[in-house]
Amino acid sequence: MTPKRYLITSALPYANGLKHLGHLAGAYLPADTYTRFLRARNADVVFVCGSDEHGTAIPIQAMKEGTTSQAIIDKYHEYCKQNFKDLDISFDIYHRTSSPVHHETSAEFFTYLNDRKELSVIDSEQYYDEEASTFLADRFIKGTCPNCGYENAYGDQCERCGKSLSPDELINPHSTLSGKPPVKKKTKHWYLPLDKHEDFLRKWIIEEHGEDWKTNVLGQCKSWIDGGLQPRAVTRDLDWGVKVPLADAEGKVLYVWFDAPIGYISATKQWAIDNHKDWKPYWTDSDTKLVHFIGKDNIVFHCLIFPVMLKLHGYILPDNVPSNEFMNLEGDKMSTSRNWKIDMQDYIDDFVKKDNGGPQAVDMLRYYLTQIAPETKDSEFTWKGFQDAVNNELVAVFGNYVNRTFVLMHKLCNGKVPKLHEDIMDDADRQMQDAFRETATQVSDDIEHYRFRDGLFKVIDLARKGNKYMQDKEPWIKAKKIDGFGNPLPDAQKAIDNCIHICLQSCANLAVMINPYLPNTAKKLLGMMKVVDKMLEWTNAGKPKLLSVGYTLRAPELLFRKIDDSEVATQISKLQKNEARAFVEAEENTQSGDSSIRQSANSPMAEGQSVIRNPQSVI
RNA sequence: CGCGAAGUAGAGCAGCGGUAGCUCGUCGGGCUCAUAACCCGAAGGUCGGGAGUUCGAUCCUCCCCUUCGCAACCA
Repeated sequence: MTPKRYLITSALPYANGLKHLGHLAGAYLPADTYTRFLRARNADVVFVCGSDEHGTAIPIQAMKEGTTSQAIIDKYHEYCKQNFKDLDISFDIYHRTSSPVHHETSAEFFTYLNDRKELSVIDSEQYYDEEASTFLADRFIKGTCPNCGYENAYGDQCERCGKSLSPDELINPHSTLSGKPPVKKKTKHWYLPLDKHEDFLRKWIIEEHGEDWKTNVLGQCKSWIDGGLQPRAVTRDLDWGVKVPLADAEGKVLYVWFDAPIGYISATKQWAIDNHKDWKPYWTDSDTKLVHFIGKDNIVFHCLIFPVMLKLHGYILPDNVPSNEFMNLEGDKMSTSRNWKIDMQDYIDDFVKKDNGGPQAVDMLRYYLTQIAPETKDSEFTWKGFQDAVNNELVAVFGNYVNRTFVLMHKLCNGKVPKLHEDIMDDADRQMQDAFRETATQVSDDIEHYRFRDGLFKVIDLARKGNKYMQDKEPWIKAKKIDGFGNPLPDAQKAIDNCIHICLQSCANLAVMINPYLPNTAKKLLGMMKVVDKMLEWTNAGKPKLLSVGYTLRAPELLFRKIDDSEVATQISKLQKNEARAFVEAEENTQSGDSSIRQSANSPMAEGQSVIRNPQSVI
């Protein structure tokens, strides 16, 4: 049963800073490849994303940069949007959660659940900072650990002894905002009773998706469910976010984890408005295949919490949640605070916007990131690895194969697609043609099952086979068998024709199959072959006769450039400098006593599971 | 502590019951159309450790060790 339409989402990036290559490789690039593949098959597909702009981390970032929350989200929304565009992540819409459509959609969602008594209301006492006039999240309260006596324990956990705490247990608690002791104040919050939906989740995940979801995703879900699910607060006392749409909820907003995934829905709505379409089938029709691409930290939100919300509202559930593990960098974890990372912006500045960069540089990055994508376990980005992948695979195998094919075609076949003489075809010729078809089938299967790395490898492997085929055929040797006038003997020319014909057809196939991964390379190949975009449709993958005999092709253009040793050295020293600078800044901050900026991001795209594991701390 | 994922040639990964495989790197040779690219060949692994099940285990079971995640910032 083929889905009627697809809805593809990538985790909403949190608009409090620049996003790095780990983010790109985890949730955006695979989703883009998948979407491009679907589009090439003429599927009805919408690919949505947008900035996640609520939560306490936004005002905190604003304080840090000495500006307003609005200025922060405007700034980082634009950065993210442009970065994705520069790297050819082809969202149908890149929306934002501060938009009116999103506020309306989230409020409606809340109201819908609340009217149907799917939410519970619980009164609780929570710590309040009178000076800052705000309720304090656990992380904003520090005090002495009752267990080990450590003086700088956080409200949810002591970092020294590792014990989980609630703010009530802390001795001498104080607010990290004002430094004053907080006071207890009564407050009321709405909760999503996840515990009531345990059976549904168990059945849906374990029974219906026990086979097709990735093991790391299933393992996480199972661990959560078996551990017992707890009600989870969906509102917060904060003035930044979607206002709780009730009369008696002054000063309360929807908790960011609740509103952010709804961002997928509001983005779809906005896309529908812009394109004169109906958004509803994409979220309500069971013929729609919904796929969430995320990083592993987001599994709980997209596999447990959001599905419960969707079910309660009568929307469809995700068919799959292909979550990636994390990508390390040069032997260490990527870290924003230590500035050990490569931002998309960095790559764009240093490679894409350089003279020898452009679309080609985009594809070089897309290639390496797909090749090292942390699909089953954490992986590692190294500049040397990037250089090796580009120089030894893209340039040496793929680029060189295309180039030598085109050069020989111009030298030995007058710049035209030669005829295929079927009477002298041999096993090698037929095997090469079979390879197109087999590769196309395998790559389809890999992409459909989210095995992007494997699929890409198989495309490159087709070029590898092409190189070998050509090497075995040695058309340049055959061209030396000449008659008295300096022309190749007829039999030799026929053999040359067949070889070049098949190599050219394989190049056309390579263009079709590399297209979801490296769209710019595919486009360049189209230009060299003087064919229209329509050739890239996936139905052409594996076909032996994509180029017409006698058609004149352009001169070859190099598809990729090599990465020089000096570029690797430059990037590595840049990383080290950035880290050293961050270290110095951290020292200065510590000395001025300004450690309060080290706060947790409350985004569902960033938040961990402490809240749900310790619900008593907010009740 | 617990739960989840992972540990296979120098590096990165496949295989998951029947003589250890791929890519890159290294070494040797060949070719010369091609971005000093391409092709062939070789070296390199007691498949984290131990016990068990089995005619037979990298693959199944149990125990242990290590790494990562859940669990500051962080995807």
